[in-house]
This record gives sequence, C-alpha cells and structure tokens, in this order.
Amino acid sequence: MPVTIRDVARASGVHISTVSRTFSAPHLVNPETRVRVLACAEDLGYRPNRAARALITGRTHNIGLIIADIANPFFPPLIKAAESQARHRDYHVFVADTNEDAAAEEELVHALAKQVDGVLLCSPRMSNSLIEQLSREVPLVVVNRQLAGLPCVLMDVGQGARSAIEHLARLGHREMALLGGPRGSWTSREIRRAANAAARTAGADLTVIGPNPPTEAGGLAQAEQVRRAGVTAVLAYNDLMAIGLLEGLDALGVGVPQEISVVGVDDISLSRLTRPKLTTVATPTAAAGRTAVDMLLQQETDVPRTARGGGATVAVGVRRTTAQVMLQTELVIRDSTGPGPYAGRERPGAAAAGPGPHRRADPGNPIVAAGDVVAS
Amino acid sequence: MPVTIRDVARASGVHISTVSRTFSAPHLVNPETRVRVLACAEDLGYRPNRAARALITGRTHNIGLIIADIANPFFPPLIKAAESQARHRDYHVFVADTNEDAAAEEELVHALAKQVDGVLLCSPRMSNSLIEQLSREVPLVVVNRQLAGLPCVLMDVGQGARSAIEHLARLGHREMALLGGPRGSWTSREIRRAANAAARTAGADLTVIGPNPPTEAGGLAQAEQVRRAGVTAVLAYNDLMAIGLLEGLDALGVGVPQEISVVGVDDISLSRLTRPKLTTVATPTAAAGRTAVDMLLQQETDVPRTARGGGATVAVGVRRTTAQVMLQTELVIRDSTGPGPYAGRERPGAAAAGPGPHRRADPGNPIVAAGDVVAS
DNA sequence: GATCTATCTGCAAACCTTTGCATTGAAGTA
DNA sequence: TACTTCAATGCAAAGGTTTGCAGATAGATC
Repeated sequence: MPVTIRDVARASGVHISTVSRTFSAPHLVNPETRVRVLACAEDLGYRPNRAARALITGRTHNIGLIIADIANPFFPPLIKAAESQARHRDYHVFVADTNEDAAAEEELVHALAKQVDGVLLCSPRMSNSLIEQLSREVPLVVVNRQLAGLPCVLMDVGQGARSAIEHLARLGHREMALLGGPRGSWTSREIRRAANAAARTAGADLTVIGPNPPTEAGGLAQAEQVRRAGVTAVLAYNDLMAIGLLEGLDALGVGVPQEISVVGVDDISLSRLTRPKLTTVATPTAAAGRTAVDMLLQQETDVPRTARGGGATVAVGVRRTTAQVMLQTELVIRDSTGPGPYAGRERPGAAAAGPGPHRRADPGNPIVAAGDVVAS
Repeated sequence: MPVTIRDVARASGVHISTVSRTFSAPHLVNPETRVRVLACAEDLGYRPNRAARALITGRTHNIGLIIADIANPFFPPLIKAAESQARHRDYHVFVADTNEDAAAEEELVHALAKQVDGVLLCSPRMSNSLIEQLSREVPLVVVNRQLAGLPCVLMDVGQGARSAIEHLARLGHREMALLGGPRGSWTSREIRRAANAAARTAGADLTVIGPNPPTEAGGLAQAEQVRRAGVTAVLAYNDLMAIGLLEGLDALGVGVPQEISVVGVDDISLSRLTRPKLTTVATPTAAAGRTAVDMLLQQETDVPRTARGGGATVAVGVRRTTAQVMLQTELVIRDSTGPGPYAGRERPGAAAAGPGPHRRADPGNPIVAAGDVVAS
C-alpha cells in the first residue's frame, strides 16, 4: 500500500537511484527526467521514507526536546522558539514530557536517541553522571543545568535572585523566606545559593522552606508555613509557586503586599494576570530555546556523523568545543512587593518601590563563556 | 562508534539473529545463551535501533500528537493523559505544535507519517478534505472535530454551551454575547450553533463577536466591543479568552459579575485563580487524551500493517470500523456569573445562583456512538 | 540402534533509501 | 579520426534489524 521509491522508478521508467537523486541531488539529473519523475511521484503520492533515509545518511533532521513538565507555562515559549528556529534550519522538533520524573527522562532519551539528531534536555532532574553517560549515546544540549564538558544554555537566575533580594531589602524587609524548588534542580540550587549570599550581604535573615514541587499546588501548600515563619517577604522558586502562595495567603486573609511581599521567577504570562500582579524575575525562555537549537545544530556540523565511514575507530581525546551560554535575567517590579517594616529606616536610600528596572523585550544577546574541552 | 547487533553477536559468539531473538522473542533462545548475550549487550551498551526495527516490522511504537497551541493550558492535561496511556501500552508520544497554522499541520503530519504508527490530530485547523487525504497516509484519530469515516474524539461542547446559556437565562440575563473562537474550529461552530439555539429557546438575544484568536489577547481585545454591545452576559469560546475579557473589563472599570457576567469553556486550572473565579464549562480533556490513544492503538491491532506481505494489493472497500466518541461536559458555576437585570422577574423559578451543578472528577465514561464505515 | 521430536541456532532475504563507482553516449579538442 | 571531458544514468553495496526456513543437536520412544 505505501508507495516507495521503487514504484516511482517503475512508473517513470528510470532506476531507483535516479529517483533518489531527483529528490536529494536534483542538479545531478537531467531536467527532462526530473520533471517526469516528479510528476510520477506527485501522481502516486510518493514521499521519501525518512526512517529509511536516516538509516543510511545518519541524519534524521529531527530534534528531540525533553521537558520536565509541559503544564508549566514556563516552557511553551521555549518550545515554540525552538520549533521556529528548527523549522528555519529544516528540522522538526519532537517534544516529550517527563512529569518531573528522572527515570522517565532516561527512558525518553533512549527512545529518542536513534530517531533524532540530537536532544535538548530542559531542566533535567536526573544525575549529572547519567546525563554525561547519555551524552555518549546522542548529542545533547542541556538547558537550565551546568555540566562541565557539555554544551549548556543557562539563565542567570543567580543574578535574578540577587536582584530580588536586594529589591526586597531596599523596600525595608529583613525577615525573608525562600520557597525552594524541586530536588535535583540546578536552578533551585543556584537561586538558593545566590539568595543566601545576597541576604547575608543585605543584613537580612533568609529562611529556606522546601524542597517543594514547582507547581501552584506546591506554593499553595506552604502558605500556612510561610505565615508561621513570621517573614514579611518571600522569594519563590518560580511564578507558579508564587501564584499558589498568593492564593494561599489570600485564603488565610494575609494581605499582599501589605503584610507579605511575594516575588516569583520566570515572568510567565500569567503573572501579569494575578491580583496583585506579580513582581518576578524575567527569564529569557525564548532566547534559550533558540540558542539551544543553534548549539545543537552547530555541534552537528562540527562533528559529522560517520555514516559510511565504518572502518577506523575515532581516536580518543578528540578536541571538541563545547560552549556554555549564560543568558541574562531581569527583575520586573509589579504589585506584589511593597514597603516592609524597616522602610525608610536605618538604610539610607531605601525608598518605597520607585520606578525600578523594566523588562526588556527578550534580551537575546547572551553573555557567552566558551571553552575548549577534551572529550573522553 | 554506535554499537550494533553485530557487535553483540561477535562478542557473544552467536549469530545476529540469535541476538535479535534475545530481545524480541526471548522464549526462542536457550536461557544460557540468553544471559550471555544480555551480558554482552549490557557490557557494550547496546540498544536496538528503533528506526531499523521499524523499517522491517512496520511498527515504530511511537505516536504523534499534533496540537494547535501548546501555550494553551487546555492541552497539557490532554497531552499528559495521552502520554501516560501510551506508556502503559509501551508506546512513546511525540508532541508537535502548529501555532494554529493549517499549513504547519499538514507539514507535520507528513514529517511524522513514517516515524510513528499513528497521529492524534487535536483541534485541527485544516480542511476536512485535507484531513481525509492525510488519513490515507497514516492512521489518524481526530480530537475536537467531527469527520465522517474517521475515528473522532469529541467533547459535547454543544451541551455545554446550552447549559451555560440556560444558566445565564435563569439568572435573569436577556442580552448576551458570544465571543467566537478561531476560524476553522469545529468546536467554535458547535458552540455557536448550540448557543444560538439555546438563546432562542430562552427568549434571549445573542450577539456573536468574532471570530477571534483563542487566546487571552483575543479576549482582551474585545472588551471594549463587549461593553458597547450593551449585553449583560458573555459566553466565551474558551477560558483563555474569558480571562482576557475579565482583564479587559476590569481595565474599563466594568464590574464582573455585577454589570456583566462571564462564562468560559474548558475549566483550565487557571480559571480557579482569577478574581472573580470563572464560571465555565468543564471539558474532559484527560479522558479525551486517553480515549484517543486507545482508539488509535485499537485501530492498529484491527488493521495490522502488511510488513512482509508485499504481493497482493489490498482489496478496495475493506470494511473498517470507525468509532466516534462523545465525551460529556459539565457547567461549573463559580463567581463570574451573577443575577441579571431580569432576575426574579417574569420567568418563574429564576432565582439567583443557587447551589448549581458541580464538577465531577473527570467523567471519563463516554457516550459512544460507533458505526461501520466503508473505507475508500 | 533407528527414528522421531523438540529445541535451539544459523542463513539469507527483506525493509527503503543513499551513494561511490562504472558505464554510456554525446560533445569538444587536437 | 582518435582522443579527452563531461553529463546522465545504472549498478550494487550498505545501513541495522526481523523472520521464514532449514540445519543441527540432543533427548525420547520403540
């Protein structure tokens, strides 16, 4: 039933290799023949079998995109940017969701390995060593996690957390809490590290609550805990949790930002819709998606697959350049943060929320830190 | 570099066919041999090449899932349900997003065709005839669109729209508006049809505004228009638009539900977070995802691929059973609807929002309408 | 001891392409 | 005319796997 290259060859009276070339190397075939073949192909509804083609060329023109949780609105912009970038380069993106499950991640990488030319691993939850091991099976680009020797796209959440804490300190907050993210998240560790340091510098106390599932429910569940902690400001691992917290505090009758200020991370579109509107650290998700695709495809052209090669084994210690890209974040001040108990006191220059920094439209220009790494 | 079945065969001193059987038909190989082969495979890190396997078996154990817009929170529950159901059946799901673009849809079906065993087409925007044509290339299950001769999973949005209009009429509204969805959407047409009929029955006027992009921005953009229409109640094509409208009305200083009542469709999780909380028609998205996967896999076992068969062409007029499943929807009354200008007047029994129907946890039990269809 | 069975394994074709090399024929050059 | 050059096409191997068939070995039966 499915029409193959052979059918087209028979119909147009040429050899299958000519049909093949009509599609993959048109300049090698006589224009007259070409039109005839194309007509027959069109007639029969022939489409080259990509799997068979991949088997011999070693190129599928597909990219795998593994995501911790599609339901998290943080990811769609990244996905869409990756898809659009890939499309421009004549690639397709297949997305898969792991439900924040490390085992599912590994499973998916294996499943994708031979069906794609590379995999974008977003916010992985598995261990570094496993990632390294998998990277030997299929080209990998890691997003939101730093790994020596592997190409990574990072967002400077550390800087973001620092800005957030400084913003809160300037507003006169001293007792703060950090609503931590999920276990195994590099981003969560970065935020905690930076927030701790910034709090110390600002002379503020920071209570860490967590780890928590990075969802609205995760934030909601800790509202009581937050109130009991006696803090006047909270930085949440992401907007979803911040929004859940907003809800929880509202249910408890706690005023935001009158009694407690809340800051999120990500600047998902939803954060503009809550009441109060959420102050948050904007992360350049779209730029991350684009960059990740570029890095993957770059890697592909650097190290062409040995499709036909066969014979010689690749020498150990091949020099491979792996870049690590760090994208900038930015604090967006909205309505969920307000003056704290120490506003205007002691710390000169600590005014109420002034006309703070503003969100630039998708920064896009990375601070690049590239390095040569000797592959194993 | 990539280790193949041949390497394992060499290492364990057996023929490649034995290695193959060790994985795909273990009972046919001597236990001793099996453990030896498995040990070697483990040692070398061998994983069967799924593409090559698919080439000969005709089965990829992959399912394609084409989605109009991943950023729409309506879809993630459907995606996750489909993934989980597929996983139970030892299948993987690859998701692709089309940005509501009909051309991208077609393109993606072609790209996926030979790499998956079937495609789930969710809320397609392309024409019926094109869908039918594509269904000859790869098994298709259509979600959110009714097509004779193809397996479909539908949600009874007509019934939902009717309930919504009746609810509004009972509350004493007479002048209503419908915020239409995107062009090419079956769901949008269904809602309009049912809403019109229900409004007529209830003696209410219904102004249709649209078509609109099914996004928050789409709803926001029509807020002014809604106010000018002089209506006291609005039914929106989906929650996203309803939420945008809520925002827009708020900006215009129009009270919801005091001045205008708003109803959405979908019951996305966000609709519980807005202020006021959104009254909406809950659609069984998770059940739809599960059902669609089941129907696709059912179809697969009904019509096994002629992997080796070759010779005989399939007879024209093969009898194929295609089921159409209709899933129930349910009105969830929250805070965005309230009494209208005619509350308590004229229509007996029209009280203020009473303890209305409540959301059941994922109905899941479909009303099935199956039929035999003669395939072309 | 001969025959039969069951169990295990090997052989080779098949799936659908791509591609290096060989072949053909025509056009261009000396 | 004899030669080279070039464009267009065919040939056949290769890619990694599955699977029908046949061969081999061992044990069971008479």
